[in-house]
Amino acid sequence: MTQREPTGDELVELFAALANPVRLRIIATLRGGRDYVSNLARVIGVSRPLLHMHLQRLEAAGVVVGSLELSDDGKAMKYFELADLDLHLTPELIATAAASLTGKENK
Amino acid sequence: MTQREPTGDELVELFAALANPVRLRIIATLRGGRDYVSNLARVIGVSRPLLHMHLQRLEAAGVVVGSLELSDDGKAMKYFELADLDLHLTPELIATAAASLTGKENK
DNA sequence: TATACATGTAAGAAAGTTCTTACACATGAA
DNA sequence: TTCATGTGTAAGAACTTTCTTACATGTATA
Repeated sequence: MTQREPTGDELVELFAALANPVRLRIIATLRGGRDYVSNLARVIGVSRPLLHMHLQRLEAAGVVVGSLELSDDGKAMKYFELADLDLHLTPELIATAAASLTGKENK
Repeated sequence: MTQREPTGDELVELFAALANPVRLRIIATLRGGRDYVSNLARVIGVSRPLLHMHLQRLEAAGVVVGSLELSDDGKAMKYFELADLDLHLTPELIATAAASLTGKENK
């Protein structure tokens, strides 16, 4: 999402992923380092299932990356960290991306 | 939306405004110059009431600016043009904005 | 007057988003 | 075994977004 120019569909998904206060807080929190789902939920102050859903949305958009790991005491822990995100947002970028919008078969 | 750093609430509104294929097409089209509602609807291929709604959303987010004018033959024409939009989108920007999220009284 | 063009808005259907509650499973320690 | 911790997911309510259709207003021209 940061390297090559995003397609129109990717850009819509990225903006949709970022258009939510809880998800912006997740990103802000993850700037302090990777964290796992239950702890993130506590820190941010939302329920774990809700946070799980928000993380899925962010991961689908390529904003965060998750990896399931086993802790020393054998628990399955899903850690999330920020992916690269560095986009120069201008009308030019949008116009380029818009040219590749499919707008049909998308869901 | 391009000059000062956006607040968290403004950023959510901006992303929400951009998270739609029709609205990306509107922005792409307006790069070619200002245009009025009925003509934009024809060019983009959506109904005029629908386009009207999308333009309202873009204007509320500060992405476009509209001005009602009288044409030579006396018709009321509402012209829209792009506002400045130049944002370096990074986790840092998001983290800064997230700190100002209200998350309460906002609808 | 009727047509063509412009504006705005309101009602309602359909679909998507957000959130809670509840369930299921697994491991380690008391 | 029971409790505390972690994982995931499914059902349903409440709300928002998207879109169509229909109505109402106006001016200029045929």
